Amino acid sequence: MKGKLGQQSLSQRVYQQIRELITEGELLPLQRLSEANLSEQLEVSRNTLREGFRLLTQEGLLVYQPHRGVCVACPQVQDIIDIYRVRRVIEIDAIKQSYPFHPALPTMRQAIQKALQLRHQSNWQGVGTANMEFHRALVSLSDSKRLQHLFYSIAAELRLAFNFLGSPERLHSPYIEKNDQLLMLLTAGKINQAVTLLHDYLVASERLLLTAYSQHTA
Amino acid sequence: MKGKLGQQSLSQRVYQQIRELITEGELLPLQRLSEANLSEQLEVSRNTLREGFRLLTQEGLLVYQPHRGVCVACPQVQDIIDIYRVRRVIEIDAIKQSYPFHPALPTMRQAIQKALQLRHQSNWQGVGTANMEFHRALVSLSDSKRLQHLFYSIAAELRLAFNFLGSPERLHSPYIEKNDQLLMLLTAGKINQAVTLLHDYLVASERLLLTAYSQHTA
DNA sequence: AAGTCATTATTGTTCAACAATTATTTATTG
DNA sequence: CAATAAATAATTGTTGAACAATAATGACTT
Repeated sequence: MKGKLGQQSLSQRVYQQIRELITEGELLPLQRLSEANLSEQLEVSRNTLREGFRLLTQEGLLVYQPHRGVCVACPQVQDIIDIYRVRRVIEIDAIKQSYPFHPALPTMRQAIQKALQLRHQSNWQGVGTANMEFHRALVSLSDSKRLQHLFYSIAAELRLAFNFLGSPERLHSPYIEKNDQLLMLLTAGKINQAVTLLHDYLVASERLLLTAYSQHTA
Repeated sequence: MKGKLGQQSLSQRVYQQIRELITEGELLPLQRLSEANLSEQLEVSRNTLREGFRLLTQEGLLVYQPHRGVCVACPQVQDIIDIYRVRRVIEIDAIKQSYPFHPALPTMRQAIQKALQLRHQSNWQGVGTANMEFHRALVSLSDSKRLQHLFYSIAAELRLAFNFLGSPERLHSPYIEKNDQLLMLLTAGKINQAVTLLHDYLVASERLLLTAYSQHTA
C-alpha cells in the first residue's frame, strides 16, 4: 500500500519515530506499547513495527518481556550511575583529543547559542535538547564512530530519565554557562583545565540527578 | 509451524546464530546473505530473519544496502584504528577499577588456562576465542553494563578482521603470556604497572594487525 | 475473598502476495 | 564484435491474514 520515496527503510523510520517520542517525553517509562495500536498509529504493519522494536530494545530504550510485549525502559539508579560513568570515560577522553581548530568546536558553539536562545524563551525541553547537542558535538572531538554511537545511545537513556522526573528547568539551565567555559578552555588549548572542569561538571550533574531520583522515589 | 520451548525469541536465536557464523569465520567479509537462502537454512521465515539482520546491522557486523540486501561487513583500516582506540579507552579504564578480589579475576584466570590448553592442541581459532574471553572478563572489571556491551560488540568486529586475514597463529599466541603477566599485576594490586603493560600490549597488537592488513591489501 | 476454570486479548511466527528496485539476459544497433 | 537499450527475471520491502502459544481477564464456586 506504500509507495516509498524516502531512502531509509520503514523500520528505520519507525525506529527514529519511537525514539523521538521517548526522548521528547511523549512516552514515559513503564508505558506499554501495544503492537496493534502503534502499528496502526504509525501506519506500518506489525512486522515492520517489530523490527523497530528490536532495535530500540537493543539500545536499551525499550524493555522486552516475552509474550507480554515491550514497554518503555525505566532507568534505575544503577543505570544513572552507569551512564555517568560512561559519560566521564567518553567525554573526558574526547576532550583530551581536542585541538584548536577541530571542526566540532564550532558545532559546540552553535549548540550553546541555541540553548541560550531557548532558555530565553523558557523552552526547557529545547534547552535540554541543545545541551545534549553540545555534548554530542563534544564527543565528536574523539573522531571515533563507535564512541559517538555509544554516546548517542546513552544520551537518549539520560533524556528518558530526565523526562521521567518532569525535567524541571533547574536541571539543565545552569549548565549553559559551564558549557561556555568549557568551550573557551578548549579553544584556548587548555586541555588540563578543561578536563577538570568537565569532570566536576559531570559529577555534579550526576549527583543532582540522583538526588532528584531519590526524592522522586520517596 | 514452530512450537517453541526455548525462552528466547527466534529472532534472538537467529541473531546469535549468524553472529557466531561470523565470529567463527564461517562467513567472511563482503559475503552477501540472501534472505531466501538463509531463512530456509536456519528454518525461519524471512520476517524473522530480517529482525535478526537489523540487529546485526546496528552492531556493525552486517552492512545494509537498500534493495540489495545485507552482506558481511568488511572492516577497513580506519575501523581497526577506531576499535583499538575504543579498546584502550575501555580496557584501561576497566583495570583502573580493579581490586584484589574482584570476581572477574578468576574468570580471567580460567580464560588463560583455556587458551594454554587450546594452544597445546594447536587450535588457533580456539586460542583466539579464549583470548577474547580473557579481555571480556577484563572489561567486566569495570562493572559497567554499557561498557561491557560495547566491548562485546567491537570484539566481534575484531574477530571478523582476524578471520579476514586467515587468523594465523602468530597473531594471538604470544599474547597468552602477556595476559598472564597482566593478571598477576592486577591480583597484586599493581594497577599502574598493569595500565602500562596493557597499553603497550594494545598498541603492539594494533600495529601487528594493521601491518597484516596492509600486506593483505597489497 | 480466594482459588479455579473458561474466555478473551496479545504476542510470536509463518506464509503468500505484490510493489519497488536491482540484476541478468536478450535484442538491437553502430 | 562491442556497446547499449530493452525486456525479463530475481531480490528486497512491506503488507495483511492466519494460527499457535502465552498472558490477562472475568465468571463461577466454595
